[in-house]
Amino acid sequence: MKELEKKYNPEIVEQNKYDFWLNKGYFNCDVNSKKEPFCIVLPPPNVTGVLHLGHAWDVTLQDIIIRYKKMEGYDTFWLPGMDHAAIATEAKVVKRLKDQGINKYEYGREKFLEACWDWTHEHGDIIRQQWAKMGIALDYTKERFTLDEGLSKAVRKVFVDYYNEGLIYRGEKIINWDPVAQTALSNEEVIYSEEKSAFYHIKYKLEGSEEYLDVATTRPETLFGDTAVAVNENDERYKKYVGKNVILPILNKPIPVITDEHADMEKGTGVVKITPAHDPNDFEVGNRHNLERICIMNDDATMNENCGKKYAGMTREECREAVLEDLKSQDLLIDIEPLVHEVGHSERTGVMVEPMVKRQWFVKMRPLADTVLETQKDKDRKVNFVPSRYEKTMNHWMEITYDWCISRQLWWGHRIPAWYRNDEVYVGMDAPEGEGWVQDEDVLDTWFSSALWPFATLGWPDSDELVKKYYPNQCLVTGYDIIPFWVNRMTFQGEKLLGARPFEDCLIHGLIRDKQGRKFSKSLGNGIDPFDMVKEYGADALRYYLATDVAPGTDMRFDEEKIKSAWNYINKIWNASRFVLSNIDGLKEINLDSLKPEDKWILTKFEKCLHESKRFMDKYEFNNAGASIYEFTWNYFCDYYIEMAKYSIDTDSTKSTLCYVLTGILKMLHPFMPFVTEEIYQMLPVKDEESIMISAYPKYSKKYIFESEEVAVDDSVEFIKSFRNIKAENNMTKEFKVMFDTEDDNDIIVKLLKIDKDHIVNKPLGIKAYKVFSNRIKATIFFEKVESEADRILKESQIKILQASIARREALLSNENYVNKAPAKIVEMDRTKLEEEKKKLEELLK
RNA sequence: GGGCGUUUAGCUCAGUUGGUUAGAGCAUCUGCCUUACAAGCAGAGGGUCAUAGGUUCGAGUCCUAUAACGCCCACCA
Repeated sequence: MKELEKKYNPEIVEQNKYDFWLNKGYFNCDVNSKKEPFCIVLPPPNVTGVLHLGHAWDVTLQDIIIRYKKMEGYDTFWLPGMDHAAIATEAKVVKRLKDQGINKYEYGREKFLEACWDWTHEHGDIIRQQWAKMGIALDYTKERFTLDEGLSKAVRKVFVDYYNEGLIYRGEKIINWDPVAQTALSNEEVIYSEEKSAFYHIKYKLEGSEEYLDVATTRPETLFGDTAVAVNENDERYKKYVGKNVILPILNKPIPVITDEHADMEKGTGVVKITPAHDPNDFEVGNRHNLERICIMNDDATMNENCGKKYAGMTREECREAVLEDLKSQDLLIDIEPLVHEVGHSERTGVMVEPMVKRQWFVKMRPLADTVLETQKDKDRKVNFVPSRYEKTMNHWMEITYDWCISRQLWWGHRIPAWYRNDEVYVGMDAPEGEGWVQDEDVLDTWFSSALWPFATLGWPDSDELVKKYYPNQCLVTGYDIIPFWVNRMTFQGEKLLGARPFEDCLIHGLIRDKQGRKFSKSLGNGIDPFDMVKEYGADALRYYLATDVAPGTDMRFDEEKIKSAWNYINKIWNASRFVLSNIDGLKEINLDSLKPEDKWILTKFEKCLHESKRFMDKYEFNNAGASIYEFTWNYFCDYYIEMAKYSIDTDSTKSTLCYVLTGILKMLHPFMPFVTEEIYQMLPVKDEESIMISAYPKYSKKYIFESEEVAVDDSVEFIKSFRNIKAENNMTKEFKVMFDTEDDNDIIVKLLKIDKDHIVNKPLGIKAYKVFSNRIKATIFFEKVESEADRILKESQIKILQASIARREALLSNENYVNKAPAKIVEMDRTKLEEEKKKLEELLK
């Protein structure tokens, strides 16, 4: 037998295991197998960068599910892949080229895409290495990319079909414009953050009069695009002005005063300037009143010639200052009222988003969302979120969502399958026949392709072999921040295109924060590289920590100390295994036919732990499952059973029990810590498979539940604990004598307490005595030491606690309401407990 | 403005359909180099479960209100 190192060394343990599993093909699904499928598609990480702690958490949870289900006998299939991440990757590549002095537009589309592919391959390789380090069981034979040939075809098909059905349309609407990336964004890609700003009160003079309306705005620079001012039709203050014109400052152009519901009498001055081309509300107002849309900005958000020569070319910020100066000098600026409000920024470039009127492609959301709202009412057809409260997050989104802007003015992505020739539009899988057709320059939102991930990766729409077996997927795991972007969209696309939910369960986790509860961010410099942790403590320790630290769906505060604790735990298992392995060498088979009470006891505890932890595993409550296994392993198996086993280590029953229970522990822990469990499993003298990964998860069996032995040994343990307690509390030296009152064989107790045979006596000695007792075992400890003040206080406090508890229980049991209404089992328990407590008290008072 | 969540030991977190004296890890204190493990073993201390009401024989758990913190959504000029 290979000698185990004295300390657990993850670096050695984790070597070569991944390749072993991979080369054996354990990660691969088997579509022809008769086993039930269990399929998870990996949320494809962006090829923009490397994996962070959040990814490590995400993949750990999935790997636990996959490994557990595989051992439970499922045909597991975990499909890996990556996301081209259109705007995010494009931004990175643009920057890389810029650093080399290359401009994207001068470089040209074709060469730029080549640079994007280079980037993708570089980062893809890093990500795959990181997956291997985490030990995750991905079926690489089915790996996909959101921009690969199959996905691209699926994307085109969906686009074409939706277009033909009227679910995709092209329209000129106001959208969120990123002036740095120079592309449209969806609502989800806009992040709102608080900014200090001001309400600027500006005089809009009435035509031919010195009278004016006080117009409050946060964006004075947009006044060049004003085509009206609006008041509420019920606003008595302004009724007389409706229909008249006011003079737009600086441009000195008359614009009408109109009434519109958008003008709120309570807000500001009740007068609002209307800029249809640069504000979403005003856009709507403009539509209602047929107002002209004047675009006043270029695509990079500098001002254009519509603002007049002086302002053209200025940035938004410069223009604001200049406008304010001019207003002041013309005595048109009434007041500046400080204000803090939410301003939208681009998720990727961070720049302030500019509402712009642009012609873009949209998905008509209402019918798609309504289908989901309908299916979510049916428990057999809905996506089951864990925790269930996230169902509300999705439903709410489905209720309020509106048309999804899917075109992006980028190059890296799925090019829109639309061709134009003069006024003609052609939408199809391939370019149309004939001369003069020009394809749309734009690409699709990256989420358009990832929304198809759960089925397009399985070969949809061309091949249905995998789809038939693995769709709907059994589970999806992701963070709650991704629900609007991805989970919701996969759900409506799955329902629409395949008529079924994309996955049965959706396990949601939170975000990882730093120790102070702050988000990890580059600017704070508080980032943690998960692979530094792997290097220091091993992937198994990191995984165990990530999987068990918090309940599902909640945020986690990163704490390196806990990874250390996980290492300690693994070290404990390592050493227990070392003990077991060194003592069961040569064991030919596990024979549990003639068992001693303590063997029956640990087997019972094991079965109960198995039963409980499996219930938790099935509910994705890995924190609870982990705690249950931890308690059994450390507090029962290591602390007591191994200690007991030392005294009967030569017997077959002890060897068999040790081997049986250790195997069970390794199997229960394998999903959490695959490397170390495999290492130890390989050294077992008796094992069922060539790898723990393909071995069967233990099956709960009543055969190994021994109630009476469990109670008896529990009682011995309780006795041992009280004995040690009294010993410690009294600072007892080794010079003591014990008299057992019971006739039973107290051999194990005597051994665990390390009581020398010479110290056991048959009759009371005339020196100070302590009573020790559990339910069945009683003993008296004698030792020469005068009762100290501390002893007396301890004894008194024990008596007090007992008396209080007895009083409480007596009151409870004399309460008719309680006795009649509470379940009989509970009442009975209180009665038994009361009797026991009374007995104990009696003993103490003796 | 709408919605959701959190508040339990010094710290980080569990706590199932309401039911024994509310648990764990870390930290703290005491004693141990006991031949699997000193990154260990044995023992101990530490909580009016955010606050105020209510329902109930019984509330950390259910209901109502309040407070603090956090997140998501929303077109607040």
